[in-house]
Amino acid sequence: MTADAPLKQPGRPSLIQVAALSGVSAKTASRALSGEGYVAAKTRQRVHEAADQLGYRPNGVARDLRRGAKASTLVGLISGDLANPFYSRLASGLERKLRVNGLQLITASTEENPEWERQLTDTLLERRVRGLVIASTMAGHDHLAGERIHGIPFVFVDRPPVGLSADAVLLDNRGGARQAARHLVEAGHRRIGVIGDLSRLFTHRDRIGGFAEVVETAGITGWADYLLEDAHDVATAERAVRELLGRTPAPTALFTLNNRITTGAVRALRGHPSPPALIGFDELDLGDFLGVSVITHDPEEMGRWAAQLLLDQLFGDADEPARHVVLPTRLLVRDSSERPPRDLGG
Amino acid sequence: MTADAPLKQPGRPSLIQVAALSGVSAKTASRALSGEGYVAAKTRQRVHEAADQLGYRPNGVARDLRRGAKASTLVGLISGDLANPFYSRLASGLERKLRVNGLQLITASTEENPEWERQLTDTLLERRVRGLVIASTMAGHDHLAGERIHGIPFVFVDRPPVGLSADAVLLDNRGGARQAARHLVEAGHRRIGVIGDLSRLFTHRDRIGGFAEVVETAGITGWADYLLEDAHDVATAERAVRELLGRTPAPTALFTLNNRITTGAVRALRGHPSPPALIGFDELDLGDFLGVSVITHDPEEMGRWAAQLLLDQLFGDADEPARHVVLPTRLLVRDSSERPPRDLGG
DNA sequence: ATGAAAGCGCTAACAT
DNA sequence: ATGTTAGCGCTTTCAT
Repeated sequence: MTADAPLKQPGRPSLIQVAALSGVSAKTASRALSGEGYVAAKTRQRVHEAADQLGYRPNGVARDLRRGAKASTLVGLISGDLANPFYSRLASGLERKLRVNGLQLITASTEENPEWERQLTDTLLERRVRGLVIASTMAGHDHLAGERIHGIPFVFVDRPPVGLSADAVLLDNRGGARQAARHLVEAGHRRIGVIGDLSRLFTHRDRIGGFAEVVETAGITGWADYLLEDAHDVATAERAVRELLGRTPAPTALFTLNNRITTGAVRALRGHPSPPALIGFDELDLGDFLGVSVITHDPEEMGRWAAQLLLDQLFGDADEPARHVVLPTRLLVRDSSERPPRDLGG
Repeated sequence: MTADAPLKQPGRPSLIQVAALSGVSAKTASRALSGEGYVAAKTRQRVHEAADQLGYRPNGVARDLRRGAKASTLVGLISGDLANPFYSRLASGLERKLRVNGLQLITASTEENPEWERQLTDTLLERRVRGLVIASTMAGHDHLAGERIHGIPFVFVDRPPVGLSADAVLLDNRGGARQAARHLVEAGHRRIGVIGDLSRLFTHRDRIGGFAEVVETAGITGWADYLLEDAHDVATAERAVRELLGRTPAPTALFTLNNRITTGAVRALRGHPSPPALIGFDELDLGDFLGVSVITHDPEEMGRWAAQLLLDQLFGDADEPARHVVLPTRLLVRDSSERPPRDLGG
């Protein structure tokens, strides 16, 4: 019971070593360090000194194993691209709400690669995070079916679960696209170029759907000729816009389906002698400065809702049915969409 | 040895249950599921079926505990603000390089709050991530002293370790600020407004230092009268710029010490009849479009270097001394800095 | 090709 | 106020 703990250098010291060095049992050392109470002040101090001296750091893995998954304070967020301000603002809203509830957010990026999403969810699930928020890029989610029943709570954001009933926070993509389309159609535009993201994504398809409703109701046929898809990054979007503008007849207006694509369009339109009208889905950094009309919404609010649904699953009734929250969009008219159609074609 | 495993619903099934259901021992089940080999094809299949049926998911916490910390594939990145494109690009470079080496990146944000940084590092360290990359907002790092010796490897980015020898990847802040200052001074500016971030941050102080060197050499006195600090967000920066422009005499040029502050300045200068020259540290989204001159550098490269240093610590000699890498900056002249000083004052 | 036993580091449960 | 025992779920060793 003296200070000579078995020195298996250079591994990290364990609680046992701390206990040995301070001449108490493991449990007492544990109590002293975790502040559980019922430890004499003197003992407590001796244990702390021993811990400091050895450079002891508790092993959270062992603790979690013993205490069960409920001990973890980590919540994971998995998304396609954390560099996108939409997701980073979502993450920010989520994090703040989690933090006041004693939870910590960790985020991971899949770069819209389903295989990486699968690996990341597996890793985080296996390491027993407390909960998971997913902006999924996968086509289906059968592999998560077991989780909700006897596992880790999760919430889908931005994109809904497929083949699975689960909580989700979504945007009114259809409604937003309708607002944009109506705005352009009412200004007299008949040839509207639409530039979209990866065509497999739910958000993309829904936005196209909303747009189609409006233009078809307005009697505009052949709109799909001016639809370009899979422009996932700024450069591709820029090229797509140039291509559209080079056509005869050229579109008199542009609807870009997310913030990156809008950025590409802004670039492509730079210095253009008679640019088409432009409206984009998602707010843009410096959007007011640039004078770009947008369909705006509140990514932080989406994050806060995701946190709320997760907290309800963690601390509320376990048997609640899955809930879906749909957040509204708002049309923000700035200069770029006020350019009238400038010819008689169409 | 029949299928009646102890049903302690509603917890998750363990390997034992899978083993029981398939009529083999735990070890055999483990072998079958982890692909370790030496399992009969038939057995393997039976085990997999049982696992699927129960919705089994291996417990990574238990696995890590048994295997030791080297089993983890998670590397953490802790930074002050992941929504800032500088950090998200850094994260992207880091992630790609880690991924090809079989490691996964998780990120966490401290919002420049030292207490939260402390909590997050503790949590990740205790849960035994494989390595840690930190853009630290703390004043000192004694608490990490033990880690490098018998613990988890870490690398500092953007801001150096204080009171501790550790690997780091830094920017040539001083040199970059000198480039900016020289550029403005050579154009004849004598009254240069400088708007800085949190004054306690290393990067901030270093940039001020580089600027001071140049202007003092040029015989400009009283430059500090035009220095405004602690403009940590866009709105504060915008206000700071307005304040500077309202002075008599007003500065003829502005040097903004990071991307957020530059954004604020761009806003403040909007519609100004005779705006001062402007140059900012860090590239800006749409910076070319906006015509803002900047001191640019490569955040992805910083991420890749951080990955390299971490990988060297993980797989190379453990006893290497700490290494510091300093990345260069480049002056990118666009319209905003070409505006000449417009009066005789100074 | 399979199994039994031990133990990773910690804490819950039950002493004392 | 402190100690003992057992066990979280897995994998390592060593048998067979």
